Amino acid sequence: MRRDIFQAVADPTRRAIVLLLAVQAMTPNSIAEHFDTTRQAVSKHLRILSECELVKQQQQGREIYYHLEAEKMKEIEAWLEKFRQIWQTRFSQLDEVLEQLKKKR
Amino acid sequence: MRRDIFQAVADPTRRAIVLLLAVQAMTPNSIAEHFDTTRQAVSKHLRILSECELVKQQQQGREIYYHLEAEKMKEIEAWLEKFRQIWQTRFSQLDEVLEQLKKKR
DNA sequence: TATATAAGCAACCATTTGGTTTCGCAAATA
DNA sequence: TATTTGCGAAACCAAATGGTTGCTTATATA
Repeated sequence: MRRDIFQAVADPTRRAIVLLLAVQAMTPNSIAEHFDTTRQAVSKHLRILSECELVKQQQQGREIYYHLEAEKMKEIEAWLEKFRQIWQTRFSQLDEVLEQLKKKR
Repeated sequence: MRRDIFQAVADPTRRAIVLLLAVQAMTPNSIAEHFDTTRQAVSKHLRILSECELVKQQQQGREIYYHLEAEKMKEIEAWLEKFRQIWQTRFSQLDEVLEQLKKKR
């Protein structure tokens, strides 16, 4: 079972949940109220978000507050950064080549 | 059929393909050589990447070069930025509240 | 104490996914 | 011209996904 943050954020409902939880910790029921879906469906999304540790639970009486582990988002940034480096290096290499061609003329 | 960039980069093989194509445009066969998979499987991934316009084709004889549309990556950055703003605002609001409490004492 | 509420869990279902094999077409090459 | 090569498309398959309904447990409240 693939379960990484990219998989977690692939679903639009889960992305919306992440943004919701970025504002404040919430219970499954209160999250579900923001969407056109059932609590159980939200619960499943929360489980996936929990499994890749993007979200943590905090029991409070019979309610469970889910709050965001914002640090985890850095994994996405890290990949983007990796991409950006490759993309930039690619151009700088081209620059070097062009620079070489210039000198030879 | 959901087909957005988040869906596109949800698969680890597709993320690897994106990084490969960030270095240089490649044909399906040469891409497949970098992975433990068939050309057809790569072809399917390329189709998905094409559908969300993260990749463009360029026919050259009987070969088709796939190159990255790096601009598309900004959609991921945009969402991350949105998240970051919410996350930061959340803290600045807390700061304001604390600031208020301080003054009242 | 009886009832209402919050939530996880399991079973089920339709659809999507990632992969394979097979095929046909077009371009290159012998 | 005959053959090889590069490719997409279609048919098929097992597994995963997103959703539903029904159940149980635990906490709060009348």
